[in-house]
Amino acid sequence: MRFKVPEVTVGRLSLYLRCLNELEEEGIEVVSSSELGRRCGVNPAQIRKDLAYFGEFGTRGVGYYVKELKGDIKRVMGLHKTWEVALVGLGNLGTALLRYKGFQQHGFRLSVAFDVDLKGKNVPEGCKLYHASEMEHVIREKGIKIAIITVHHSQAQEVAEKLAKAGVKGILNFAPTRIRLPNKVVIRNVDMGTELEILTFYLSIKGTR
Amino acid sequence: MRFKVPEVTVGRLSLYLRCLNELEEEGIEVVSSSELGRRCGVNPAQIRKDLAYFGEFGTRGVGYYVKELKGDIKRVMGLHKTWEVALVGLGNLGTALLRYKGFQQHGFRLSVAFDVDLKGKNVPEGCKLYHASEMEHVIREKGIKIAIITVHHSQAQEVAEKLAKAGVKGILNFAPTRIRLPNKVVIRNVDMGTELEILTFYLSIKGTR
DNA sequence: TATGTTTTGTGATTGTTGCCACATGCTGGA
DNA sequence: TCCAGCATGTGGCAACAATCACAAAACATA
Repeated sequence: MRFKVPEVTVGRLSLYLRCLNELEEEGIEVVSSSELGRRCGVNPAQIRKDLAYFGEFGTRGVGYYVKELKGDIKRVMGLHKTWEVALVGLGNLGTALLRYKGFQQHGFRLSVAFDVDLKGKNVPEGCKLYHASEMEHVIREKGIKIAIITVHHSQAQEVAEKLAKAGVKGILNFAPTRIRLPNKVVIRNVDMGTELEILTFYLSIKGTR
Repeated sequence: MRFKVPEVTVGRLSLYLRCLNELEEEGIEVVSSSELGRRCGVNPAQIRKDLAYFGEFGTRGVGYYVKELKGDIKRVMGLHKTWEVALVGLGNLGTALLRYKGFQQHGFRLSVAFDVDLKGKNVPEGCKLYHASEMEHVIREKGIKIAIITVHHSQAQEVAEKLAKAGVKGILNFAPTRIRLPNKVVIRNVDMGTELEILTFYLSIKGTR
């Protein structure tokens, strides 16, 4: 696990995990790489290669035991425990994410939220709301390692730097800004504008050829 | 423009565009690939290669004229016109996206929204709300080509199929489901659960090595 | 007009990712 | 205990993407 794993592989592991959950719900106990591949649209050899980065989880002539493989992938991805997550920026998107049920299901808990203006902001049960000025202090105190940034474009870089200083090691950034951090913080950018633009690109070339 | 362009290149074009906007705001009229590269964290040769897929936009010994390049990229990506977008599913996320200002700035207009339950749902100025049963009819009528799916996981595939049948050619899917469509519809998946899981993966291996 | 400087556009090279194909090993039945 | 059938794990190759390095072109200056 100490060597290099392609980022695409990590993304696919998450995909396999979701698929395995569905299989489990259907009561299926064993699955082959070809069946799993069919279900999630990935080449079977690809799946086996992806898994091979981390060990041998299958049984030749049989396939993979659903429950077992699920546990293995969870362990590999660090999902055996619950992660506390901080959210910064309670605009439309931030507020929606706080209420989004999907995170809990994945083993994440949005336990603290920050904004510069608390007026009229409220958060669901189990989440505590703080003023942005308390951010570094609270995050350091609670030892939170993951944060979601949903602030305005112009603030994103600054917020990210403060988060890093407070000990955050992974950032999910929804602001349309390529955040640059000097140290070893992992950053994932989710940019909905870009996603739509990629769509229009393909729609346009389709029209012109 | 008729030949194959890597998807990563298209994504970067969008990134360059944003950077060019910033340069323009700062009053900078000419930029070299190295300066642009420094700003958006991309290798200069990479930028030139990306642009070379579509033509020669620079001037040797000078660089790129910001305003001109911006226009060129917009044209290449089909962003010279405004795109009407349909949104399906008015849960937390869908409602937040409707109110999100970023889309307008990118030249998109969320002009229609659908849900199975209209009770208590309201949409901002300029957007019309319909019952899901009217979806195919309205989308076909208006000739809408792009849709955003923010429905529950279990409905996503079905909704996508209906959208495709109504003439939609590009789908931005926020449901945690790998949508499979037979025909030539472009699908982009935005999966926040997966994004967080990728973070925890890198955080975990960092701890164990 | 000639020359030096700068930066593009692109062929060549290196690195990464995806997929095929088959040997290896497990299971179940005779 | 042996053999047939099956699905994994993996070496090798092909496709794709990123980077290097340099010739070609534009500009500034004398």
